[in-house]
Amino acid sequence: MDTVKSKTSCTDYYSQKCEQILRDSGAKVTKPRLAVIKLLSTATDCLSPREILEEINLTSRKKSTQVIDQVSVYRILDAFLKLGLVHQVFPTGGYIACTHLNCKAGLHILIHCTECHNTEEIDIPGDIFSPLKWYIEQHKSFVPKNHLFQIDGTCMHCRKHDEIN
Amino acid sequence: MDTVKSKTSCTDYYSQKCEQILRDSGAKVTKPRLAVIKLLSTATDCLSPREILEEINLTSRKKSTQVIDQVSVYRILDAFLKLGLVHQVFPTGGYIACTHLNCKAGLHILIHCTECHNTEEIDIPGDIFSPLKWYIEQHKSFVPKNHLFQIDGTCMHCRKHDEIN
DNA sequence: TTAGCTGCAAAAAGTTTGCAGTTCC
DNA sequence: GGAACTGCAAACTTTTTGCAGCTAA
Repeated sequence: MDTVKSKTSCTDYYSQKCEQILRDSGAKVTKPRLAVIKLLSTATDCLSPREILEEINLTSRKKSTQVIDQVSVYRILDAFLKLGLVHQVFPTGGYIACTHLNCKAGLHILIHCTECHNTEEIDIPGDIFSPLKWYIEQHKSFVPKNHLFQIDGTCMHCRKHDEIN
Repeated sequence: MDTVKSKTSCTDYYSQKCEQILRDSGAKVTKPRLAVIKLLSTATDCLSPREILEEINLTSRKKSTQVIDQVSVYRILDAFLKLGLVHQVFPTGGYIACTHLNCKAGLHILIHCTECHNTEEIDIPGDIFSPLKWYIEQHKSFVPKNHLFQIDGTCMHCRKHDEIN
């Protein structure tokens, strides 16, 4: 990733990168798609299709602009998924897939507490992944595009809580 | 993992390990639960709740034993999830969570082709993960229990196919 | 201009809830 | 015996499909 200074410009960077990927692939850059990209690039958490719809339409209603349809959200996410723009996770331990902007995922890893379902995204030094990537390319002639590394366990807070009970 | 000789005894090993976790946690070991454990421990792929139901009841009908209910499958998977017995993945790139026996995940990694949705589980030498585990424990005081490492990309077969088009 | 995208309506599939009856410990 | 689990029925939510109209390139 290029060097980015502030949080605001970082968000802009993600949006523009996604827009570029859309254009390069021949897909159209429409208002609903831009709204989804904008939301995902500013979001700190991953979002369910329902949350995406509600967030976008909340903003739209405030600005009196056109709301979007739930069906479009599904279709947009499908398209983004095929382009590798987004990723899906299960932060709640349930059955609903939440979406994550993929270029934000870079060399991140999600740590997910199975007690409180708090999910945190942490940076990992790149050299930890290099051998893994190498291994997969060598042994499987498989070209890695995105990754989803999620570690489930217990966070400090919940361990303390367990000790009391 | 202990040393295991044949494929059959390996499956048995998984089943017994899961059963033990159930007992230790105070949960009851019932027939529907055992059926789910058995299925997951022999399955090569991860399975959706629907697939689990159908597989189990197919076997039950052949043997003229009691079939189980879809609702029970959901409740069993919920319970197993809370105990960390299973994991969930999105092998199809869709919205349906598929379940994976967790003790089988050990030091495996899923490689998932975004073109053909073929998912393969491969072994990775343990020493590639060690630094990662260490890093997380050190920096986050987070105790890893399970992990889900999924790498999306393009398999050799689909790359060849793309070149033709 | 037109291929691709969206919105609307409706159907299909998946998931949850409540409760009575059963099973395991 | 009692707590935990299951099955059944029904409600609820999520996801998909078809089609007509719109829009970015």
